[in-house]
Amino acid sequence: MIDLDSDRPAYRQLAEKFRTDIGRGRYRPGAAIPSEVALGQRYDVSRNTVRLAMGLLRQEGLVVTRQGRGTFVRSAVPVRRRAVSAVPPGLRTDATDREVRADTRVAGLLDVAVGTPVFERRTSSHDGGLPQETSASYVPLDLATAVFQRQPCATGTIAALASAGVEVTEIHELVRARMPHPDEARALAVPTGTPVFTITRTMYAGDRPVEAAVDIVLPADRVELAYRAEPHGRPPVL
Amino acid sequence: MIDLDSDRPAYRQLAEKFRTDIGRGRYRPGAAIPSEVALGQRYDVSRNTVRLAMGLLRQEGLVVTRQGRGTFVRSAVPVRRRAVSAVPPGLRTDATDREVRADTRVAGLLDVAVGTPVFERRTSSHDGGLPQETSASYVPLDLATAVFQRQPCATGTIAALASAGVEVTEIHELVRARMPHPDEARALAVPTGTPVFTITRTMYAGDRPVEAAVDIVLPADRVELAYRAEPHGRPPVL
DNA sequence: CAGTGGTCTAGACCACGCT
DNA sequence: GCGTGGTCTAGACCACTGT
Repeated sequence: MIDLDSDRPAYRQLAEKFRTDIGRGRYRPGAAIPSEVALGQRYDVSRNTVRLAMGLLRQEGLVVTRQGRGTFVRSAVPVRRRAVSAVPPGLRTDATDREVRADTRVAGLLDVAVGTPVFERRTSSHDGGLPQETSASYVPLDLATAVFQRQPCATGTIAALASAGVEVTEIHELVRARMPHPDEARALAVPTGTPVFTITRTMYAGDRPVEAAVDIVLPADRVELAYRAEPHGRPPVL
Repeated sequence: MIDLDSDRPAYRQLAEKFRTDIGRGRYRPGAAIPSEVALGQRYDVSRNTVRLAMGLLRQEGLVVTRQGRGTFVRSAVPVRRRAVSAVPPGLRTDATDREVRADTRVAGLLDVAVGTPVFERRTSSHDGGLPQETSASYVPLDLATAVFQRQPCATGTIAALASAGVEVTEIHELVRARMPHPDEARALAVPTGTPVFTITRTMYAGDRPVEAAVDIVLPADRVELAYRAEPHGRPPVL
């Protein structure tokens, strides 16, 4: 089954075999894949070669490995859709607030000088077991007391600002995706081979930026981002 | 420098060292990292252990390896921002059109029966050298001739529909991120450790879906997605 | 040609999870 | 205890890139 003299390396052939087997439902989500030793014997390759193959599949997010247990086809995880300015239902959020000085990025977004005191709120949200989102948001000092009495979600911020007489008129979101840093992978409990979204959100009241949320980080295997636009609306700033 | 008796594996210690070195600018983007053999001698570990470390950094998107040349800190790539309903400037696009029968996903999006004939346009866009986007979009047959005379980008579709008397009133985009399949990685020229965005875009004329674009795939190291919303606008369908 | 990363072997011991 | 994946070694040959 595996041709060591082929142009294609043995470990890629093996990975390809399992890729198609998984794709065709030969191995169901959650199912165990034979052990590395067993596969090495079955296909007459060394265990390290099997490990290279499994490493590929892990990178692609197809399988997860658990020490002492085995290798398993990745199970589907419930996906939560997230929309700008919509309340994420059923999330519990922890927040820590403090006063900091704006770094270049925050200063740029809030349109203040670098070093200006601003309020920072760091949050992490989880849905029962699984973490869903971490973020750091910043608001100018004069709006801080109003905003931070409320729960830290987008609509919470909007409502809080409204009750302080500030009407949010526009929200910009800038979406990126990348592989998580090791500590993010731990904090968000994302398996190997899972990217994260990072979002930078800026809320405006007229021309004034009133909240900048940077480093909103979401696990891409559990979140979809839903956006809606009108074709003749003002496009976001490019 | 590397403690083989530590709780943390040698290859992770080595990866951590280069992670911080790169982060601190000790190695500039594009700079070469010492060869695997050299690192093995320098830190008194086997070459395989060095390779494990480099494999981690590659997964995280920090370095790229080039056979016969060496290992290099990943260079920054120019980032293009993409906005819904905005023209991507400077892109060249190849398209192939054909008539197909709607599969379940397309049928669901276009609100027609499975098997209904629809027009398909597959496109791939590139910016000079680098590929930027692949997609497959579908329109009902009666709108096909109008749409497909135009260039295959979002505004092109909108303009084409407008000239056929169909006014697009709403656009939904659903954004996901994941690791690319091997063939996508090749087609989009994404290095190991780079995720891709996938977008499902649906255009509506009133309540009628008039275009469904599935499998819009973009390399996440070269694209940012910019969205704009109004806090009291109708939220996207969740 | 020499030097690089890519592939592969055949072992070894460890940490973990289950029974 | 036993089987699993996790780590690590010390070699080998290959494919590719440069001079």
